[in-house]
Amino acid sequence: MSFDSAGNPPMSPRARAIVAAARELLEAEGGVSMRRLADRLGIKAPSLYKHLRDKGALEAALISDAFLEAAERFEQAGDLFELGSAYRAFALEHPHLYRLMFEGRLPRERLVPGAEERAAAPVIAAVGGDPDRARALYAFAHGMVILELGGRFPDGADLDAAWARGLRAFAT
Amino acid sequence: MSFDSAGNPPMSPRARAIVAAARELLEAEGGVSMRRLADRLGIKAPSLYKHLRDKGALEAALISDAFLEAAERFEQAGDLFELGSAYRAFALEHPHLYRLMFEGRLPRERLVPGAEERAAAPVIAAVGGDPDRARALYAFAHGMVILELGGRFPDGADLDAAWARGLRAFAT
DNA sequence: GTCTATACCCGGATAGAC
DNA sequence: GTCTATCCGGGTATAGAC
Repeated sequence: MSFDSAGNPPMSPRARAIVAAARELLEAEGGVSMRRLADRLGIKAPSLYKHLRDKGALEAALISDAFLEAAERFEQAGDLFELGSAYRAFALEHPHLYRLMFEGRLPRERLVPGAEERAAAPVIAAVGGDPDRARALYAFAHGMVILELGGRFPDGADLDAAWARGLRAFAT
Repeated sequence: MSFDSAGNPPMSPRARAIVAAARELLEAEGGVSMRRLADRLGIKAPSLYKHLRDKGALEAALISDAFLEAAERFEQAGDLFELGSAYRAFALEHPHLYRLMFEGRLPRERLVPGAEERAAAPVIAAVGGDPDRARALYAFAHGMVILELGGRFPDGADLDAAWARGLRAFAT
């Protein structure tokens, strides 16, 4: 078998290809089922289980990858305002992936160790390590993007201005 | 039939009783299906359709009620900090209802007219009507509760302190 | 206003042949 | 590593009898 007892990496090249296809499917259609994933790969659904223990392993891989990708982008940000832009851009570019990362329970036991923490680190650093401020900033940023993705703000709302107002509030 | 073409109020007393049972089911089990709702009422699922056009009508009623209930509580708040407490308390007391209100698409066409706006009004008032600040505050509050409900903060995190830090940031 | 019966959809996952 | 055949669960909703 190409997965360990927890369904964790290292994964076989074939398993990685399946995860890549799942990512495309998620971003294109907003969801992943084992059947549709198999269709996209030109195989039958039961064959997937030779490479992935179960659907949870697939989701854990997608989420781990997403945290690491987001972390790389967040690490480029030079200050709080650039971090806010990077956060929003990541979420708007990958709305379904973002929802997979943040809605529903996070399967921490199955994630690549350290992936979640690596994405969080730039947020903590941006407020000088103050945990209360970091949590408030995190909540603000997540709230802004998830409400924007959900269409909760009025049509003409100036979200750049709301972001600026919020980031300014956490700058010091 | 006891519902109009949009599945909107006024609803028959029986329909209201069904919505009340759905609310209990949602809060108790975290979800509502027509089958389980019927079980709880001691009837069969198809009978529900004599009272509600479809499941969407049921959800719209649950969400409308929730917005009006939240609005009543928010209107009691004397200042921004009391409003924050009221917001958090409502979400923590009704986690599944809160998720129904905010995750997934909001069926605005089917809600009781003005319900969403009435819940939003105290938030806007608390920041003196400044829309940018209101949106930032809304995002912060929603982010705090949805991350708390999702278990995203570390176990020992002092969320009271994070709330205080955020609300202070939006106080002026 | 309730019932039975049913249609239709979707999902995850396994056994065992090749 | 793929297949076929299948099992299991779940869901929304309708038709038509009573």
